[in-house]
Amino acid sequence: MKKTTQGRKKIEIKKIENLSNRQVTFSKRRNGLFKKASELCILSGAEIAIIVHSPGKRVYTFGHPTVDVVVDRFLGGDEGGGGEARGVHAQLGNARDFNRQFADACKELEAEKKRREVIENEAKIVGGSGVERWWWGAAVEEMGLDELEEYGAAMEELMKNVMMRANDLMLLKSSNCLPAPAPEIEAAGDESVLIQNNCFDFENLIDFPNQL
Amino acid sequence: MKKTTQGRKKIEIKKIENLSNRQVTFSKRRNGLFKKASELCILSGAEIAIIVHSPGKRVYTFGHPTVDVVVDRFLGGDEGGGGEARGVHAQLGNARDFNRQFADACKELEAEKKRREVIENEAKIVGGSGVERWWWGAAVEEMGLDELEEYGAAMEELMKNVMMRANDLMLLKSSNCLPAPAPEIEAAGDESVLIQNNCFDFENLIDFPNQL
DNA sequence: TGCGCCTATATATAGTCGCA
DNA sequence: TGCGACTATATATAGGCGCA
Repeated sequence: MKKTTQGRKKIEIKKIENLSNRQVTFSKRRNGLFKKASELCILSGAEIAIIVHSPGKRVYTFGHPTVDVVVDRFLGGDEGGGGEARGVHAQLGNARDFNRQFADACKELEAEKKRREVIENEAKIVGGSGVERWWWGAAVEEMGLDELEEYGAAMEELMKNVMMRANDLMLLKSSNCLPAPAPEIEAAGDESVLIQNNCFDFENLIDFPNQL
Repeated sequence: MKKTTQGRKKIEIKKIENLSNRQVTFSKRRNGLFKKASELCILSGAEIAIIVHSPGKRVYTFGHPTVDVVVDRFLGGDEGGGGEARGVHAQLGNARDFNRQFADACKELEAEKKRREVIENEAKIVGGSGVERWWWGAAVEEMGLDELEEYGAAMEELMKNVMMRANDLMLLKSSNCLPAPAPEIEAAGDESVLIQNNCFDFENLIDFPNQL
């Protein structure tokens, strides 16, 4: 044989139609991903948990120190993790988003201060018509649950728009990678990595949800 | 300038002692990992959930379709206490804990909020040049990344306030644990979550170079 | 067939530098 | 200071091939 191998070739980040290739790629990349996660884990000392549901029904998990520990912590339970959850670590089901914000609070704070100053300086005058309170930091403190609910709902809507817009820009920026769906995965600790499942169910693999 | 950069250098897969480097590496690799995960996800159509607790206090999560979905499935439906581990309501149900964390870590934010209140009193209405266009009706679609960034930051700020207010109210009534549905603070809905995931940190996402 | 090995690229990224 | 950009490598991996 000669040089039949032309080496790695570029592929589009789109769902691989060929089942066989898809399986191989999945396997290879999964391993690669786990390895990287493992490295990240070791290098930074982060705690990571990964749960992968193959298109079939196989479940692959990785965790450092343990999937359960990380997940529990994420869910708000701090057991097993050891150490006071005091603070940002404890997670509530959907707290991930808030948590992120929470974590970014410091930075946000600065930004906020800036904004406030700006407002203080340049927004001395009142528009007059309908605006009676700052849209942000509006009189939230004076609202009742009802008002808050309404407020929150509207905010949710707006946030959604903002996110979508951001996503669009994001895609524009890197139309090459990160097509749309979720980026994710991380593997876990080196020796700590727990491979609970190493078998791939090729039978079921066939019916991939064509969500991508 | 010459070749000051000798390019990538090999590093040992050991915990990086230097805090700064560690953070940078963490960030970089995290992104890389997410990208790879994204690709794997797209290529194979697998469902993945990742939870990362950084050495610091942050929590990064990724999920396709959603972290909750994958985790729940992993847990065999539900867990984390009483099942509903996701959703705002459940979260508010644990308002006490959440509030504790929040209040604890957001002292500064509290202070800021206070200051803002003061300003609020001084100038009830915001006039100014570009302020009103910031409220929800804002033309998000027409914003650039810069504007979006500001907007997003403000949004988060507001959300925090709402959250805190909600928690406070919940606590006040906690004696009876009123089922009062708090504001749908969950700014990032399911799809939104996806988007967030794709975009990583909002701030990071948003402040892109002016290449766009 | 599924897997592991091999090779020639496609990517990821460790250091550095410059900017907000 | 932290972040994003840049560059020169270190890695990851798409195909191929051979073995079980």
